[in-house]
Amino acid sequence: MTRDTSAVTEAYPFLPLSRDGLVDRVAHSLVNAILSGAIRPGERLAESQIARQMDLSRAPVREALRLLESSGLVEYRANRGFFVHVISATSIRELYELRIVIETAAVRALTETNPGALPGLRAQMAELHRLADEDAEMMAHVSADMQFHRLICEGSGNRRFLQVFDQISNETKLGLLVIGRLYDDAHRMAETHEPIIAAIAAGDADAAAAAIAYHIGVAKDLVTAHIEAQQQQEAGRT
Amino acid sequence: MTRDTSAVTEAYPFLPLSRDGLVDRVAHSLVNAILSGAIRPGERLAESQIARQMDLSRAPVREALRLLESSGLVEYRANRGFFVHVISATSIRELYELRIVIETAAVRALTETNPGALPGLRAQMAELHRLADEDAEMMAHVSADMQFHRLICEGSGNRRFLQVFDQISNETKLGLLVIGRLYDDAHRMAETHEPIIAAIAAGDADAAAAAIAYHIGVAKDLVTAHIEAQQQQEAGRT
DNA sequence: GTTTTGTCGGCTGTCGACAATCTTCTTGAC
DNA sequence: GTCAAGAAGATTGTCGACAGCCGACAAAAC
Repeated sequence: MTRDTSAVTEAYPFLPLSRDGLVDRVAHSLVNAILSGAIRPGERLAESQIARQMDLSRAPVREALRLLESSGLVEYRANRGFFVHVISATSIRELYELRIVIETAAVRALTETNPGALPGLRAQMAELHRLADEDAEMMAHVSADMQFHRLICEGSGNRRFLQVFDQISNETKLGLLVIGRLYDDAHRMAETHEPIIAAIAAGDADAAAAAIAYHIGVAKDLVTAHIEAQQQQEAGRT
Repeated sequence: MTRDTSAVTEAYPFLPLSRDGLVDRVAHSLVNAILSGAIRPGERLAESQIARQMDLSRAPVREALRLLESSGLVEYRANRGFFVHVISATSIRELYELRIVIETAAVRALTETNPGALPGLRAQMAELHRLADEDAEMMAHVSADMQFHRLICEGSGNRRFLQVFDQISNETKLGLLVIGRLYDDAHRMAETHEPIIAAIAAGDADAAAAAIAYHIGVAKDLVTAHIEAQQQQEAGRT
């Protein structure tokens, strides 16, 4: 073992250097561009153009795009290239229904087997309120909210739940960002997480499952309604 | 639409030429090699070697491998390349728990909203029994079994359920194939699907959910027990 | 004998180029 | 004026090449 970084006696105070390759950096850059709205849904993502702008060859760009494809942010059509995924109301509704199924199971497992996850969840709640105080940007709110739900999946102990959650989280964010603003009062939005935490703290798995199903269900209705309205608006404009 | 293959009047008896690109063909070839056991778990998949053997460049091979990575068949380590995924008992248990969650929700939706899916499920049952009569190969049984469950996800109406199912189906197959043989009597194995169909036919969503959860739960216990035994055996041999 | 250092073969990461394919624009016929 | 066919331009699909990185073994130092 020449490379055991967890060795008890660390000879030198060096942190491991970030080994992120080009592909990861390109992927990050693209995710940011899409989630920030700089690139709009439906828009074409020409690998040659991206490569030229980033001043590198097409190979890493192509791989990064394939990566984004598997997270649902980007769509690939054979011989046509990549396009930013266009979200439909149906697709988002189905996404939220999947989330209900996954997170319900996750919170149940967490409540029954891992109450030690509570402090982390409470801390994330505090972060949500802090952001509300600061009147932070939409993106920050969305990320913090998603992180709360991610902690639940992580705390379930089943890595598959987390894997599915991570796979759809970017798409969820995209859906939220497309509609702009959800709650007028960010504090009230944060508070809707309370019943979940209370049920976990009480050790009541059924109540926790019901609470999170309700919580996500409300979000589902809000988001799909928004998107349906937007789609109708767009259809009318055409 | 210059390419409507479903045209009513077919002028010539030509089958549509497979428009699958190189990448898809390479991916298929690799999946077969892995699921047939020709390449063992843990083995290295050197893109250069594969490319040489298939007589093409590394680019399509690399893309195919990235594709397999997202379906969990293959693992990627930076600067080291691709390796066939090694399945652990824990990982398989978590996989089956995810399947229970997804398919329970799917069968519930199917029962409540899409009883029209029943004939297809019954046909697939018949196929299972036919294979049992013919004493077919393990791989054929496994595929037919998975197809039954896929039909349930498909019939749920939620494309996300199907998406998740497809993503993990290859890994599930790999797990089943690694252990060799499961049931001594293939007919009995086929029959364990009966209660699910009966519940759907009766329109009882709760019963259908319970039936499929039980069905998958049994498989989970069998498979994890097998794999645990195998792992212990291997550990002892070292 | 054990640990560190140097070397080597093989593989991945990235590149630029060419061929195949699609899209768009133009042209021409009706 | 509309539609179809063809040409031009741009983009993807695939390729072969080269530099950098990795793991393994050999050599050297202690």
